[in-house]
Amino acid sequence: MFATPDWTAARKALARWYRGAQRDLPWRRTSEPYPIWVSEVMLQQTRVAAALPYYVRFLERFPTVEALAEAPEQELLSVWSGLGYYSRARNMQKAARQVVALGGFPRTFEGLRALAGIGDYTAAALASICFGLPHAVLDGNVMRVLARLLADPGDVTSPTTRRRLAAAAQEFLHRRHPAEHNQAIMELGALVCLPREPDCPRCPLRPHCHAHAEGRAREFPVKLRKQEKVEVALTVFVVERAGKLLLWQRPEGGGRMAGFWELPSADSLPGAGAHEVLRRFRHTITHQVHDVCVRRASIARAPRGFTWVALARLREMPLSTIARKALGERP
DNA sequence: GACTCGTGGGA
DNA sequence: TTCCCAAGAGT
Repeated sequence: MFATPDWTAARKALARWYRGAQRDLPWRRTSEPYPIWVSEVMLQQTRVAAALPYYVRFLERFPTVEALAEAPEQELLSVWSGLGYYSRARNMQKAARQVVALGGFPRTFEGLRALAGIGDYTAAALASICFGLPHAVLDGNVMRVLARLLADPGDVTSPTTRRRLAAAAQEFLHRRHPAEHNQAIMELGALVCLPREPDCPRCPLRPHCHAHAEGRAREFPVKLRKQEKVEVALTVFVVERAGKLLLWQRPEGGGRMAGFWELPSADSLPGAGAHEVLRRFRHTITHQVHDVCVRRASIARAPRGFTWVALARLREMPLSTIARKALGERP
């Protein structure tokens, strides 16, 4: 269907490039499963720059898989607070308990894949980076690099295209150096084969790239799906009394941002006497754009479901980012 | 297969 | 400002 690249020459060029160009990142200074796992989960749909400070703090607070397994959930969530995709944190604790019960990390792809929150990508990443097993990763970077290399016109959000690219990734994999190869192709996607502006002149795979040969690198990968945004107006109240703030906690069982603390909203606290507007801001969660208005308010007594929380304790609680912004904190 | 889940940064 | 997106996984 498409011209097949010279995989042997391409993987050699990629390896040479990676040896000179790779960034010095903390999780690249070890091959221990625990810290690598933490980094892989944090980096899911998250940029390196955003994850870095969280990574350092997380490992200080939970230096071992045992420490994570035993951590109080509120403490775990408060460390993760601000990073997003909070089910990642809850799944990590589930997985940590699975690992402790097993007596250590599984050393096979299938074993890793069976842990909570570990899908095909993370299982392949851990299997290759920690244990040298020949499993190719397929993430957004790899899909972009391969879609361009092959000038694959398929929609990368479709499973059919993903299967085809996964097969290509496995064929491309350097079977004797899977750890370096997997990180190299992702690093290429992150530093050179960029989504909007591919830096083809600096790309070691340029001689092998079908899309570049046709002058169409920026036309790949093809993505069809786009979701519509919905506007949501939200008024939240800052109700303060004697150094305490009125908050409510989302149910811990599940759902979006389970266990997180929120400010009262105009809907949930109808009896409040609303005063001046403290600030306004916009905050997007997935496809919902919240137009948030923050007002000071007062109330006779805390209604059912609300809790007075000492301001000094806020720092150690998982506060939603909307609440943080509403209080004027840096998210 | 389609949807949902967060957030911050860059073009 | 708005849009797209970044080392995905679960339902």
